[in-house]
Amino acid sequence: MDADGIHGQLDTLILATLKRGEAHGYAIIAALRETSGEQLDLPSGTVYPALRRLERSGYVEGKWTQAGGRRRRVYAITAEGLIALAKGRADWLALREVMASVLGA
Amino acid sequence: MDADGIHGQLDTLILATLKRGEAHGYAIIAALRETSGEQLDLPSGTVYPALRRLERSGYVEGKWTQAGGRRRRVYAITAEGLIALAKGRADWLALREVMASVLGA
DNA sequence: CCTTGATATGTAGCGAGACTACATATAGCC
DNA sequence: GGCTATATGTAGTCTCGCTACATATCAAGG
Repeated sequence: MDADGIHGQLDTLILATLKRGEAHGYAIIAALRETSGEQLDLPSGTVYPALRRLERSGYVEGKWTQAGGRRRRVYAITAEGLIALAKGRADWLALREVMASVLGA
Repeated sequence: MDADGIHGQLDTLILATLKRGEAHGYAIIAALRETSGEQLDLPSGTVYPALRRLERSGYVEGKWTQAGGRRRRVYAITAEGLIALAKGRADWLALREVMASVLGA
């Protein structure tokens, strides 16, 4: 699955990934590829703007780090981000139920 | 849930409804409200443009009918629409699996 | 008769989300 | 030197679903 199938769940996926520990954008992409069983392969043009959006919203905090000459922007989930994640999860479960009842369980 | 939680599943929901039998827009809204257990209440400004889009794509066919002075545009799903519905359902199942593995089953 | 609410369809304008394609830069390996 | 992986980001675009509005018929109640 490429990213055009995630339909509004991108923020929830990123926040869920960051809940396991802080990470930089490239690592988040790799982590999602792994945890999804190689099914998700998000383009940078999708993830980096999403991280900036999440930071603007106060759900994540980013800081610049250095790793052998390579600059990295490492993001950590905030308290507000945890609340947003809980809401995202609840919304997802609600959608799942609606889809199940309409598509047939 | 209002419609801002359906995230790209609108077409699939409408096609699934029409698979049970042809219907006009207002009836589709009512049917989705019912089958979802009153959880979905889609505004007309969401459903009618979606139906026109689906018709343009060849997934549904509309015809004008008369019901006691009230004009109705009744839509039926096409063969292509059934294929699109199958694809939409498969995409949904794939997303569901990805979400399950990332959020934790 | 008139008003209100349900039935019924639609448009206009807007904002958000995710895309593709591109641009930039470093590190490691051959 | 050149290729690949690592790493971040921008520009421009397209689709989707929203709110708010416009229109029209019909049924029920006052």
